[in-house]
Amino acid sequence: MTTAPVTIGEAARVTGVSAKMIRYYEETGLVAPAARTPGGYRLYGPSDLHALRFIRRSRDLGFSVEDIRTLLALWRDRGRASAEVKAVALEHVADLRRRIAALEGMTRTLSRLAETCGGNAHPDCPILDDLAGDDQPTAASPNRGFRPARH
Amino acid sequence: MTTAPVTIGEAARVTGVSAKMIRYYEETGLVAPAARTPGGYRLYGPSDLHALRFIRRSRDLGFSVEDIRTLLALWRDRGRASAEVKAVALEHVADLRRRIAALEGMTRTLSRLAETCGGNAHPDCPILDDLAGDDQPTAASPNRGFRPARH
DNA sequence: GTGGGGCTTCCCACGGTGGGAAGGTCAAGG
DNA sequence: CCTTGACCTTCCCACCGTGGGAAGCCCCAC
Repeated sequence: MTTAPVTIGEAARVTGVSAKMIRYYEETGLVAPAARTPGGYRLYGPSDLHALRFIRRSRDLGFSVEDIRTLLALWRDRGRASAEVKAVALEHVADLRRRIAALEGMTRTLSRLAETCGGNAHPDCPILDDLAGDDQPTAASPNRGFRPARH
Repeated sequence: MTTAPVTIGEAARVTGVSAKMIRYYEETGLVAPAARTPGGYRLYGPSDLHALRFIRRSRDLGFSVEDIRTLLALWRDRGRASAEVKAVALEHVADLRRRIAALEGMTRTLSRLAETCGGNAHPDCPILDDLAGDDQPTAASPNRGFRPARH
């Protein structure tokens, strides 16, 4: 039984990539345009599903779509050197560590502020005063420009 | 010398919030509409600059604009209870910790993969195979839905 | 042949941020 | 007083990755 091609909804179900995003990836050239039924429905064979799973997994690991473009190229290139792949991965690891450090800086500053805040009914919480404070850079400042997503 | 009001460019310079963003914050009601010169230029007095610094500082600490809306309301409310402020801060700390955990999961998985990759000229790097692998969830999977920003 | 679920394309939104065009304002210098 | 050039105004567009929804077509079962 050579697994028959499936439509986009089924592909979404089995790969965990939403139909919307599958179309988006096609539109932006991350995946090749899917085959179509005479009626215009997109069809996905096993290797397409494989690629979609690859993408989802990479997104899970925090790779940007651009990163994935690189990884996919390496994946498809049979003669690829593992060194290149490793480099991409390690660079991403470094990037992740930078982000973690940034978040930890924020956490530290904020926890410290919260500790000094009574947490009672009086309006004397120093958090606000610190936030309003005149521009003395603190632990979090080196991370300017970083914005976390999906609060 | 009662510090005279400044125009938006100067305000941007001294607060570290870009002119674009200052206008955006005004538009979205995060800050009150600025006073204007007869010619229509926005003017910012000391307390406006204070508020802008408050916002920038909060952004640095990873607060969303919505969070800041809350914090600003608490700040302006003289009778605010410090407990509320503390609660907002602590919730944000918890959120930051969740994000850190997510990123650490990715880092762990990816480092492990990179370790097992020769990093030589041969096309046998297991990273790609793992990425392509058939959908076994790994350490990073619990964090689905999280996307880091500004890679 | 009809109903309803799936598919198609298209546009809009989000959060924050930047870029840039077309035009008005302001202050300094001649 | 007038020109120059820096600054300001509003307005629209873009990014990324994702979801929502409308209008309309397709496919299958009954």
